Amino acid sequence: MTKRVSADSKAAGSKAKRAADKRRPRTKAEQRAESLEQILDAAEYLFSKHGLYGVTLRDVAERVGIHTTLLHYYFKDKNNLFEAVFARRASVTSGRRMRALEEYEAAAGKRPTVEGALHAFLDTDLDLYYEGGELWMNYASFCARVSNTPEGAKLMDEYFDPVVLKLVSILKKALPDYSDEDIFWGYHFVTGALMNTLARTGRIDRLSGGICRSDDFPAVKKRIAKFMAAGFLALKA
Amino acid sequence: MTKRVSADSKAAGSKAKRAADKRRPRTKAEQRAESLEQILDAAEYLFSKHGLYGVTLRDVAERVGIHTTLLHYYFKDKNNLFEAVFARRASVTSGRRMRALEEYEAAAGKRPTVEGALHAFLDTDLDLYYEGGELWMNYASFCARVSNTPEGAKLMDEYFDPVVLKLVSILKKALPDYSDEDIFWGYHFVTGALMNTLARTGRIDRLSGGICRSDDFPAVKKRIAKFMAAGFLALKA
DNA sequence: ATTATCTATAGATCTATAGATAATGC
DNA sequence: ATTATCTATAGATCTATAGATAATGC
Repeated sequence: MTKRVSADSKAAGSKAKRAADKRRPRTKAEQRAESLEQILDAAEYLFSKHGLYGVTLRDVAERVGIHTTLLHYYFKDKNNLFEAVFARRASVTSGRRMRALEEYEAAAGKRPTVEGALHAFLDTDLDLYYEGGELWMNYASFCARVSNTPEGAKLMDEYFDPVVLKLVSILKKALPDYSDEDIFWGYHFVTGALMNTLARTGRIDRLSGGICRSDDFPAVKKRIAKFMAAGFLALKA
Repeated sequence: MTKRVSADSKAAGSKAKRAADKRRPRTKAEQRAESLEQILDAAEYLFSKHGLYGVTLRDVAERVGIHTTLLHYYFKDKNNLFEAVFARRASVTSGRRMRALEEYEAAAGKRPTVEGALHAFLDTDLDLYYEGGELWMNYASFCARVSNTPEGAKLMDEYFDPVVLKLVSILKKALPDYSDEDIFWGYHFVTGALMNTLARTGRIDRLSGGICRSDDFPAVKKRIAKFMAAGFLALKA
């Protein structure tokens, strides 16, 4: 009886949409792809709000308008579904950031700046979520939530280490007299600020009396790289 | 069958300790206080690792070495226990930081600095956890985990708004020509970095190849206020 | 007498599997 | 013929309550 209050609505609308879809014939490949996507979208949303253990397979199934057993058919079990949600968009964000960093590195030559590297790393990501619409925003929250759990952090290792280490390597070039320790702690602060943004808990909205909005990623983008770059530079001073 | 693998051990040791305790007679008040504390400690640890839904009352009871029903006797239900865990230490950290901020404000007079305010706010907290030992460190992780969930953020509002708004008011004095928006976003970055520290997921350890350690709060304390203060100052430049 | 702790158990879910049915594919 | 979806159900937990027992308190 501690469980959350029923599944977040939308199930009804989704069911209707599904019925409509059924009228036009689809190939099996289409059907499969659609189901996979709908399941992942629903799971992504629910996991982002309530975490792995706060969501039941029934919640997901209801939201999509299908039977629980179909989740097993497509994803074997709950953990597998969870990881599939994580993996689906991870390579997209990872790849985009990696490319942005490489391009910046090439353009900057021997003198990259901290702020330049951070712009490539952070802005690229913020844009992706913000311009990607609701679903990408859900993924952002999902990642933030995953990132500050012990098991979740290992998923981050697995999928995001290469991009982060790329960023670190450019930061080292920009700050040749810095210790690795300073660089890594600086990154730790950066990622904390980023994750707090992606989480969109609504806290900053209430705290600021509405002056700031959790989902105003452009406002964050305008400030975060500059802010963090100055932080890095201050570590040596 | 998705549930985590049994309760994290320690139950055995705890049970033994409890049996030993029983030999020396205790007053009812002592007994009650001890049970309450043991339950809160166990719940705090487990919630910090797995979140509200990732912990069962049975997990908690087993860890303490008592029967599940006793949890209901003392705490009514699971949500109540969760909030009790949050509340127990919240006023301590909140009060300490409030006092530190007020002292700093008084000492600084008309010219407070961003770095001074942040030292009062951040260092006080980091010290409390680090010097408080394992239990306080568990609470730190617990808070970090709570903070980036939608429901959890509301607990943060309830217990921590006054301290945060105090900090904000000093920051405004230190940065009289800044917009509220800049100040609040700056705070948003600061708290993100702090929460990422409190979470102690081990990610920075693995990422840095052991150069940084998640539980090295002194290393964070040495850097975070200076880093963040420079960030604030850069927002206007 | 009052409070702390345990026993027994109701009732509700939850995950996962086996096997049936309905739709597409050659 | 193959793949997508549903029906039926097993087996395991989980939360919460009612009521019994054991320990302290006056």
